[in-house]
Amino acid sequence: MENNQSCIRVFADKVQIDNCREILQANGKAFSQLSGLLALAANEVRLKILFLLEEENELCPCDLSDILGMSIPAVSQHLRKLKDGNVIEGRREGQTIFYSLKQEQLTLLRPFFKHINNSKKETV
Amino acid sequence: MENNQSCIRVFADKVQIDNCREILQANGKAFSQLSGLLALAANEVRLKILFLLEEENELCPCDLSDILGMSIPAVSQHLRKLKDGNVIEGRREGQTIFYSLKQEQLTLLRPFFKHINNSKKETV
DNA sequence: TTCTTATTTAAGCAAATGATTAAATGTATT
DNA sequence: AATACATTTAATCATTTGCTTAAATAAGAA
Repeated sequence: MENNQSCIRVFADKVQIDNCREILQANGKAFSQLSGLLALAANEVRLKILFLLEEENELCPCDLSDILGMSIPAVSQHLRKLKDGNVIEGRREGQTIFYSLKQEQLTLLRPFFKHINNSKKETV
Repeated sequence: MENNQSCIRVFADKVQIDNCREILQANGKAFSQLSGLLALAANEVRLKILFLLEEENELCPCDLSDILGMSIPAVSQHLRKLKDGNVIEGRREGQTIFYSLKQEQLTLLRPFFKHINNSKKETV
């Protein structure tokens, strides 16, 4: 599709539409970055991992595998995505690697954690 | 994978692991609901739609098609997902349908919008 | 070095996602 | 009724996602 008007409505507000277009264009980077972060958190397994890291400070793939009840490689691949997305970081201690949340993205993630915790109080 | 311990580390903290498991179990619903909402917002097109609805109050598929520069059916299918997810609602006016954000999920979505708007001020 | 443990990587595959195209629904308007 | 417009739905298809299995790294311990 090209950038031409497909909206033939009499009441189409061209000014509004152009305005919206500009806003999107001006914030293109923000949208893609944010949707990238959301995509990481949108996976239920990764959401749990993030939540657990918030609660426990740090956990290793082996722990997470136990807690989540899924294979180590599966966990490892999720951790890789989170690491690539700059959401978590790992520190090595012997042969085990402890992952923890990075501070950067935490502002955006905290509301999610809070939401989970709130629901906890209600449903228990 | 069964629910048995696969973590053979000497230092595995069984109490911690069981604790985490319980937390996950107690909040299973919250995790799936939240990840569902995040999955809706994680798509860049839908994120833009949500942001635009917040800014403009309501828009029709035709407008959105123009603004986003994509086909009407594509937009319509995104709107359907958002409607199914209880994030937006539509009101009919003649042949055009105006979509707007539902109040319910707004608490969780607002931080995203704020994040976009903040970046706007910085990058312009 | 050899063996075990912790983790990662790679290949393969089924399922989910999102766009396109064409057809179907409603809702005016003539 | 016939036509036009706004929207939705359905079929199709390429891409992405996330798991499994098996192999590869990396770091102790014997």
